[in-house]
Amino acid sequence: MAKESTVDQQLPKLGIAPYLQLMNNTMAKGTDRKSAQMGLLMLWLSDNVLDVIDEDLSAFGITESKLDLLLLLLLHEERELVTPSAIADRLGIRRASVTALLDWLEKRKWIAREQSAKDRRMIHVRITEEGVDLIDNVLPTFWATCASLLDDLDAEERKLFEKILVKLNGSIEKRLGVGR
Amino acid sequence: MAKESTVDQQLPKLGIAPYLQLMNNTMAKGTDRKSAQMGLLMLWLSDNVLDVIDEDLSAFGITESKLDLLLLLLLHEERELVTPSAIADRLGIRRASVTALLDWLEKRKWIAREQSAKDRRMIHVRITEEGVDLIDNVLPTFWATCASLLDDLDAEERKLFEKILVKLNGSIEKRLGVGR
DNA sequence: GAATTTAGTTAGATAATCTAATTGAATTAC
DNA sequence: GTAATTCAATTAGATTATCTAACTAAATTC
Repeated sequence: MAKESTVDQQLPKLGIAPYLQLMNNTMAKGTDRKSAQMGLLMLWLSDNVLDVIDEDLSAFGITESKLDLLLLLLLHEERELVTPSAIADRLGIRRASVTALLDWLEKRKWIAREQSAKDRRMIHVRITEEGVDLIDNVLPTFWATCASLLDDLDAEERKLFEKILVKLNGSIEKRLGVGR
Repeated sequence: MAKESTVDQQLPKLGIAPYLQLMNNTMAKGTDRKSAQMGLLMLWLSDNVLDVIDEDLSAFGITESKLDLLLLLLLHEERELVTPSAIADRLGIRRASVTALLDWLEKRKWIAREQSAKDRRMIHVRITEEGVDLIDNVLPTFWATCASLLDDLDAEERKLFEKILVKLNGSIEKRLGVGR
C-alpha cells in the first residue's frame, strides 16, 4: 500500500542528541558547550513561539508585524506627527517597507494618512476607529495565547523565569539596538 | 536644521508599561495577567533571537531555514531514501515549498537530487561534499552565536533556565505537533 | 535662485511560504 | 491487462515582508 510506504519513508525525529554530537565536532575552542546547547534550544523555542502567535493571529487576518505597527500607532495616538520615517526608524525597517505595510493597512481602513500642513513632504499616520475595533477584537485572544505559552510552568518556575526573561530581553535589545 | 527635526519626530521607546496598561483594558476574564505579560516578553525575545541568528548567518549567504534543511540532510545522510515529501512532512511545509528550497540549494551545489531506481516517481535528496564544507564553515560561529544569547546570565540562572527551557520547548512542540 | 537635502513613493528584486494545476509513474479494480 | 486512480514532484501564479535604487516634490542651504 502506498500510504504505508509513505509512513515508511518518514524521517524519524532524532531529538537534540545528534545536534549535540555535531556540536562537539564543530564547535570553536572558546565556546561554552552548555550555553551553545541552550542557545540552540532558545532558537527552536523562538521559532515555535512565532508559529503559535502567527496561528492565533491568522484567524483575524493579520500578522504579528502588522499588529505590532497598529499597537505602535495606538500607543502614540496623541502625538500629532507620526510619520512613515519615524515608524521605519522605530521598527528598524526601511521607509519603503513601511509604505508597503501602510498601503495594506490603509486598504482595509485600519489606518489613515494625512498630509502635514507644516511640512508638506511629511505624512501623519494614525490608527482609525476601525483599526481600534480590530485591536479590541484581537487582543483578548492574543493575551490568552501569550499566557498559554507558560501553561506548563509551575508557580515557582514562573517566578524564576520572569527574572531571566527580563534580563535576556534587555541584553538582546541592547545588542540589537532595538526596543519598544 | 532638518536633521534635528528628524530627531524631534522620533518616536520615544515606551517600554513595556503602556502594553501592560492596554492589557489590563483588553484582557479576557480568565487570562492570567502575569503569564500574559511574560508571554508577550517571550514573543519579543523570540523576534530578537531570530534577528540575531539571521544576522549571524547572513555573513555565510544562508538563512536559518536553509541551514536547518542542510542539517536535516546531514543527520539523515546514511538513509538511502530522503525524499522531498518526507522533508516537507518533517519541516511542516508543502512539497512545493521544498522544491523551491531544493532548487536554491542545488543551484549552489550544496545538495544533489537523484532519481530513485525503485520508484521512479521519487527523488533522493542528499547533501554534497560542498554542502558539508559549508556547514563546517558555518557551525563554529553559529554555536558561538547561540551561546552568546546567554552571555548575561550567571551560573545559577543558567541552571534554572535550562530546566525551564526544556520544559517550554517540549510543551510547545507537542502543541504544534512538530519536533526535530 | 540654484544646489542640496529630505520625505515619501515607485519599481523591481529576493525569500519563504501558499494553492491549484500538470506530468509522469505506480497501483488498484475490474 | 487495460482503465481509472493515486501518488510524487514540479510548475505556475499568488502573497507577505523585506531590500536597494531611482524618482518626485517640498524644504533648506549657500
